Amino acid sequence: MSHHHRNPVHSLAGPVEHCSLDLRRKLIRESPFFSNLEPGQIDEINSRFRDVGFSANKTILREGDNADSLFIVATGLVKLYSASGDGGILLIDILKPGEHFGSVAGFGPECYEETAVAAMDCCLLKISSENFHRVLTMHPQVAVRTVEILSHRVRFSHELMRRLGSYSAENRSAWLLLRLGEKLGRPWEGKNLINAPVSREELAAMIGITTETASRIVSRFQKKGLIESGRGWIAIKDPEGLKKLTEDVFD
Amino acid sequence: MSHHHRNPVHSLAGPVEHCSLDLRRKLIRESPFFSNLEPGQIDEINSRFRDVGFSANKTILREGDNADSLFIVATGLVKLYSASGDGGILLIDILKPGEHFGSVAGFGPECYEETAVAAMDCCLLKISSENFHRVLTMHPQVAVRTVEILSHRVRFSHELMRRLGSYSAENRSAWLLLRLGEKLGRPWEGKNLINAPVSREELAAMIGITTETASRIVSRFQKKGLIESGRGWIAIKDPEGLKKLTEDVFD
DNA sequence: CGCTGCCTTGATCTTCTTCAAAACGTGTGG
DNA sequence: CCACACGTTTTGAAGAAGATCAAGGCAGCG
Repeated sequence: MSHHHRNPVHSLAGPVEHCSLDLRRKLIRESPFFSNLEPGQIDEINSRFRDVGFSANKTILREGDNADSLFIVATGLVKLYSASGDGGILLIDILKPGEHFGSVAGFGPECYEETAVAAMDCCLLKISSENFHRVLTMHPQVAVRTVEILSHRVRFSHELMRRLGSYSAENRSAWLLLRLGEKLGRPWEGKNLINAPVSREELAAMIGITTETASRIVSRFQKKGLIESGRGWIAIKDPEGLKKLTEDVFD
Repeated sequence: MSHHHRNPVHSLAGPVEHCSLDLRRKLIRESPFFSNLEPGQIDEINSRFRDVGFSANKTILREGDNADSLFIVATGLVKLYSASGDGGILLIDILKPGEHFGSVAGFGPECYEETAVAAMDCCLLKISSENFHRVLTMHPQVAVRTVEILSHRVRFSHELMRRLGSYSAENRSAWLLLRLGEKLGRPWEGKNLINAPVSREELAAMIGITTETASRIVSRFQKKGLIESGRGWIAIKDPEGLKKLTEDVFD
């Protein structure tokens, strides 16, 4: 209302093009897939990756493309969509450094079933399915970690599915904002800024509502003092208040 | 309308209590987790499983319980729910022999995040998390297969999420019936019978609608000659017709 | 300054839920 | 074998939540 902020979202991206060898090694070492490995193993795995850069809004892979690679986000953010041609679009997730997308298992002729778009300039680590398969076979620890990672993703999917199926738009919105805040949040003027470019439309696409409804709900939350927001950004002021909204099924 | 059928759903369950050693070996050999292993390996893995029986409608594990085991369905059917206390319930899936539930990865103090209920008398193979972890480490092939299985489950979840978020009740219903038909179907009088006890209420809980809406939609489908159904059962007469409904977003 | 693309807001309309009650099927015990 | 009682299914009418349609406002940018 009173004084408006400029968009406070910072770019997390490094330079698009270069992932120095040291940076790559550090990324791989810290990636959830490869934690607790010997330096030698890290090097061996590192040699199987290539790094690739994408500038903001470029499509990295498209649903239906031949699925032959696994990607790990190194710097920047990637938006993962489930589209399916016929109109229904869902923004599944916004991936941050360390998270993966693409084909984790695929042998034989499979297709990507999601579309990935660079939400800002990013650097990605790319490994072919065959090479990843070799890594899994050679390093049982990595396989076990991969199983864990996927297992968490399944659990998260179930949670979202339940919300999509059973809860009100307001409830889902509050839940989504909290989740984005936890995942992408950065302290900012005493609030928790969701440090990613998120339009009302994208917000809507993450929880199956329309842009207009998303806008109305964001306005309402802002009026209640739960959040603060502008064009393309949202910061969370009162997480407790939001949490209460995610629990009230009845209202 | 004219002539009503008795419920034609057959029980798939063997005797609740006994999974003979031979049966167990066969089940493990044919389970997607352990395909293409040597007989010796099968025996080694088999020795790590226990078999347990549950009679119809018994709760096998509850959300929030200590997650220490992985289960594979041997005979019968298991319903997997995501409930979460506060009212929103989603029936995630109906599992048939060969499918798994429970904790696939869990080390440390984790909890089940789903509830599993025996949909009919069933026999399950149970393995502790530690033992499964050992199996994964000792048999890289199993780890790779596990990664694939989970990866497919993630994909399926994304599909359901998109439908829950974007499509009409009718569209989702048609999609669900086709899916259940493919998964649990058995030829019957020239139709494809969904060979599982599925009430209108459960149908509704799988796609986030109310019992009443599910009932209305089932009636409509029946009137259109797409399906045939009675209390607790549904058979698909015209899959092509249903498929068309899952594609029309606009109508 | 004015353009373009997000965001907001309002009015209307559709879909689905909710509440209520009746009809039906199925298993039970007489 | 019949009658009854229970849980499921069906159907109706009213209501609410959200989608849709249509303008208008505001921010950022050339």
